[in-house]
Amino acid sequence: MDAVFKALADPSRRSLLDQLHKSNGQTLGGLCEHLDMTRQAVTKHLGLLETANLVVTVWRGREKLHYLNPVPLHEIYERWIEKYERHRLEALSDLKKGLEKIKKENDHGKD
Amino acid sequence: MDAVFKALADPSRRSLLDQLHKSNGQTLGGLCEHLDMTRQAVTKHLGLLETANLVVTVWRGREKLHYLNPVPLHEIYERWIEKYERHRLEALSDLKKGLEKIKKENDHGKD
DNA sequence: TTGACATGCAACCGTTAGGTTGCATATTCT
DNA sequence: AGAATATGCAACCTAACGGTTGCATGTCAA
Repeated sequence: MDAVFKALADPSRRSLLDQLHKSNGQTLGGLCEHLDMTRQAVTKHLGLLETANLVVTVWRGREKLHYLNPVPLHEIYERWIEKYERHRLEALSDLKKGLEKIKKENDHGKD
Repeated sequence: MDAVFKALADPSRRSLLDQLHKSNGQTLGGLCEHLDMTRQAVTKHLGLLETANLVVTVWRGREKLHYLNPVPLHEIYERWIEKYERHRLEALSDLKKGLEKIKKENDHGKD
């Protein structure tokens, strides 16, 4: 789970996921073309994405094909976002009530 | 958006969000008790969460109250997870088809 | 078989991130 | 007013990160 968040933390890596989202199964060379850095840098990023299991690779001859694996993103949603989502309005209401309480206290202390 | 992903990338910060999820509106001191690091380190983490707008703070006298703001998480869901979710089965199917194709090519080349 | 192509591996480097320590400031309590 | 409490600010340190360069390896094609 931590690896997934870490992997998503970098814009270049998110861009790579976006590229695969547009066209799945691209080679390393293909993915490099859209990023302004060396092939080796891209390799490292893809390595992290693979460690986080967000990308799965398959060799075809001398080419390495990269496929998007949407499962970890789904897990992040299930185990993280959804949990907060459930209390979304509640949290905002807490904040509002907190603010009002402070304001009232301040008004009392005035003059 | 980048700030939100960066903020979520650290386990200590996710733990802070969890604490606020359990009990909203905690002071800095309160939040510190559950983490094994100095107050100043926690302050920095909370600073990042605040920059990412995941946490909103209010002063009450000498105390600083921290409230969870669920909106950025919701935005991540809308602009990111949902987008990939829509193509979830499709992506897995791409991967499967890719694998089968490679397998067939290998079988042809055998012997 | 030789050359071009696609990728891997490893060492190196500057910047950022996470953490510490020390001291300053503002508020509350007696 | 003075002490205790809650927090802020700044300098500093180490490790990790994002990137580079150089060279090695394996595959395809003439």
